[in-house]
Amino acid sequence: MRIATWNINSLRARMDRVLAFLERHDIDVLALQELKAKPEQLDLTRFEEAGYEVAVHGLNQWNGVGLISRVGLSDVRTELPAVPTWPEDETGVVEARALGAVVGDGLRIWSLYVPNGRELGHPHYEYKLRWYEALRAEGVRELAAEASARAVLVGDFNVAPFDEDVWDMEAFADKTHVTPPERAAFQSVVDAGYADVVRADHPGPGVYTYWDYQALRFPKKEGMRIDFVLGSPAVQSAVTGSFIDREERKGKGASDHVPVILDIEVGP
DNA sequence: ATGGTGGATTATCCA
Repeated sequence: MRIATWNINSLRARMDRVLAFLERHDIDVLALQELKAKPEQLDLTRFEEAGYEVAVHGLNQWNGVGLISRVGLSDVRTELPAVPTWPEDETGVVEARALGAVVGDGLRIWSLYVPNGRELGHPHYEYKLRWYEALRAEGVRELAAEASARAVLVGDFNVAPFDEDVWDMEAFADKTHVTPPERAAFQSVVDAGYADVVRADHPGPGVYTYWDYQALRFPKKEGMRIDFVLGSPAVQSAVTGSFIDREERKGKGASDHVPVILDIEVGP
């Protein structure tokens, strides 16, 4: 089974790219982030015509996550995280940043769009850390559900876990994505039992999944590795390959993120 | 130190 994750930065703006990507790489399951659309704004029939089932969880012009699968899509869940956007938010809105489902032969996949954090000291920075705690707790629950649970947490984690995951640490002084609390939050998910199952085959430095639109970051090879596939122990032992598709950052109409692809041996 | 780009919504907000 071939799964992929991609922060698409507007699904409406990149429908053609997504459909071409599914076909070119023979993708079974695709997790999307930053749909930037309400579900009712999306024309999902094009996926169905290509043989895929679709689930989306969208809310506003910034968030939204989706799962596209041609190997089944059941037990869809949207309740993570059960944390308000930020403490002073009176609306009580919970942003649409996580969508879980069971695909293939009992694999639980979560498409995740971790809050950006905005700036140090901003309420969204604390929100990001609280969100990570909710994610860690959910990850633990997944593993406890069954001793041999196969689960993947995929998406835009908005943290560069190691110094080599950004082009220049000096450029990130007093910036989000690299601070010790954010890295500890990411590591807490890893410590819960979820390993980065792509890094071993694609070690850094210089291996990135995101390049800012501004300042010619892509041609200057100044990127960040912030999109990951984290697999439970049962998944870790079933991985047969992985790939980061840098080609998708090229050309007109590219997202600022590229897809990360993982092959898993289907269980007995 | 600022602005640079891109997307959604419509003169800003967010990444």
